[in-house]
Amino acid sequence: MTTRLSQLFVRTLREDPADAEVASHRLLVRAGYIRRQAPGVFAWLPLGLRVRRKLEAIIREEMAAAGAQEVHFPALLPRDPYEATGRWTEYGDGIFRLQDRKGADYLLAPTHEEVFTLLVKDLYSSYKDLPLTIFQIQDKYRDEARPRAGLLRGREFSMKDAYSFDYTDAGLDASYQAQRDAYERIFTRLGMEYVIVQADAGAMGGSRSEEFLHPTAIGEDTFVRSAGGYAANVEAYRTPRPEPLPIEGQPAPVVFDSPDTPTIATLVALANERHARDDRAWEAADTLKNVVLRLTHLDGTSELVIVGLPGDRDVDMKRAEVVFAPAAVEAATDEDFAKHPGLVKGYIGPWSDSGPVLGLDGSVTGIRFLVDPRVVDGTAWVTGANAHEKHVFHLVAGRDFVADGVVDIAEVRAGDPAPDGSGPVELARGMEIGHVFQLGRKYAEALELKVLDENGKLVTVTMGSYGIGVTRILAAIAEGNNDERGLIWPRSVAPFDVHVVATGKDAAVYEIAETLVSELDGAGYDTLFDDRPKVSPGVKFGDAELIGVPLIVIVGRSAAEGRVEFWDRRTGVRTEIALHEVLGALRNAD
RNA sequence: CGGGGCGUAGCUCAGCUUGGUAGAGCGCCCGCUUUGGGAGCGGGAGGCCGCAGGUUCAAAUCCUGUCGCCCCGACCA
Repeated sequence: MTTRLSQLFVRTLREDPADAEVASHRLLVRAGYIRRQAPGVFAWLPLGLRVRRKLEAIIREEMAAAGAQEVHFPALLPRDPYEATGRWTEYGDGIFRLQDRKGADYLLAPTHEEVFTLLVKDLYSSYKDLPLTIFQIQDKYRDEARPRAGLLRGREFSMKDAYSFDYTDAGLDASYQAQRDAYERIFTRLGMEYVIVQADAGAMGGSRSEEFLHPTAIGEDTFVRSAGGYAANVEAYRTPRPEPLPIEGQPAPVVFDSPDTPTIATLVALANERHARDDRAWEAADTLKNVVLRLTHLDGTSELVIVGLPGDRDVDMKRAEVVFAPAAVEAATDEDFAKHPGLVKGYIGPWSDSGPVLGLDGSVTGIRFLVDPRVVDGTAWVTGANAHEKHVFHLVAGRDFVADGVVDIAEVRAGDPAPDGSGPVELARGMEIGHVFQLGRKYAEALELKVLDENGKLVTVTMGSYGIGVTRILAAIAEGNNDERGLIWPRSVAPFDVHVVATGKDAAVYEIAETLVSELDGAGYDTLFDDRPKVSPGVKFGDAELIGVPLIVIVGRSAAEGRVEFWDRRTGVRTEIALHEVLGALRNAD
C-alpha cells in the first residue's frame, strides 16, 4: 500500500507543544500521531494507529503461538462482579465509576479478571475443557490522581490482558510459563530491553508474580538486581534475616542522659562522646529507630503500629503500603501521640526499667510492635528509654524486649545482600511494561468457578492473569528511539516500511517517483510517499525526520540520471544508488 | 491532597506592572516568483483575551470568586 502525504490526515507542528515534557509525548504530538483530549486521554491519528496496529499484530501472533484465543469484552461493566471480589471497594478512587439513568452503578474496567472468570463459569464445567487461556486487547481505565508523561501514564490506555484457567497447580505453572515465554518473544521482537523481576503478589494473594521492567530513568518503579542473577521490584525485595547471636555474657542495659538529640546523628555523636565503645565507634546502624505509623483499614477503623528499624534507614512508604495492604499507611500525627501518654516523642523504645513499653502483650502502651528483619535475638541496640532526654544502650533483643512480629519496610540500598545469596544488589529505575501473575483461586472462589475433575468431584479453578501495556510500550519505544530531529522507529513497528520523498520542481522527478512507489507497492512494501508538489525540500526532509520512518528514499536532483538517495534515518547516512538498486537496498537494510 | 506555574488566533508566545476597546512568528486561503535543509513579495480569513461577578466613563490589563491545564511531591492491582 502507498499512502500519499498530500492526502494523509496529519499536521506536523513546527514547535513543541507547550504541555508536553517527555520526549515521547512531545514527539508523538508534534509528528501528528496523537492529540490530547483530556488529561491522560488521547485521540489516535492515522500515523499513531498504524504503529499501534503493528504492535498489536506482534502481540496477537505471539498469543496465538502460545495457544491463547482472542475475545473482546466491553470496557463498560456493571458493578456486581467487582463487588463480589471486593475490588469495587479496594480500588478506591482509582476506578472510573458511573451510573446509568436508573442509578445502577457501572465502572470503566481497570482490568477484567471478574468478567473473564464469569464467562468461563457460564460456558465450562468440566476439567476436559481446561486448560484455557483467553485474551483481549482492550482499552483500560484508571482514574489516576495525576496522569503524566503523555501515553506513559494515561487514564485511558490499551492493554493486552490474558487469563489462564487450570484445575491443577501444575497446569497453572505451565500456563504461566507459556505466557512468560510469549512475553520474552514479544519484547525481543520489539528490540526492547527488559528485566524480569520478582513482583509483590500483593493483597490479591497468589503465589508467583513477575514484572517485565524496561530500564529507563523516567520509569516509576525501582528494582534491585545482583550480579548473581537476582532481580526484584524493590517492593518485593525481602531482607535476609541474619542468624541469632548468643545472649549470654552480654552486658546489661545502661540508661544514659541524652539531651538535645533530636536526630539519630546527634544521638550517635553524643553516645560516642560520653559512652565511647572500646572496640569501635557507635554508628547509626547501632540505633533502633521506632517509627509510629497509623494504619487505616478498609472498614474505616484505624490502629497505631510501631516499627523498630536500624537508625541508619528510613521507612520506605511504598514497601510499607505493600506489607500493610489493603490498609492505608501514614505517619502518626501529634493527635495520636496525645492519645498515648506512654509514648515519649523522640525517646520511644520497647523497654523501660519498669517493664515492656511496646507490644500487644501486657506492655504499657499495648501498641503492636514490629521489627526489621535485622533485629534478631542477641543483637544489641541504642534506643529510647521512654523518658524525656533518656536513651539506653546494650539493649538486647530477645532478652530485654520481644517484638510482636517482623516487618520488612526499611528502604533498600545499593550494596544490600540479595536474599538468595547471589551477592550485593544495585538499584535501578524501570517502567513496567508487562506483568505475569499467578492469581491462584482467589477470583474463582469469589465467583464460584468450579469444574468437575476426573473423579467427578467439584474443584475450584486456578487462574493466572497476564498484562502487557500496548500504548505504554509504544510510548516507551518512542522514548528510547528519537533524536533532536524527531522519532526513529524500529522497523518492526514503524508506521511504514519506507518513506519516499520527491523533491524539486521538475515534473519528471514526480513521474520517476510515482514509478518507484508503484514498484515498491508491487513488492509488498508499505510506503509513505511525500508527493506534495509545492513544499520545499527542507520542509519535506524535516517532516521525514520528525515522522521517523527508519528508511527514506529521496528522489531528487539526480533522478533524471536514474539515481536516488538511500537515507538511513537512524545513522543519518545517505548513499546515492541507482533506481534499480532500491529494492535490493531495502532488503539488505536489516 | 500539598507546593509551584499557566489560561490571549490552529500552534508557540508578546501585551497586563502604569486600564483607552488586540498583536507577532509559524500554520491556513488567493496570486506571482522560488524548489536539496523548515523560501520571497503582495493580498486575505481567523480571537465570548478560560468563565462569572465587581470597580470604572472605559477592563485582556485592577479586585473577588470559580473552572481548567501543566510541572514537582503524595498516591499508583
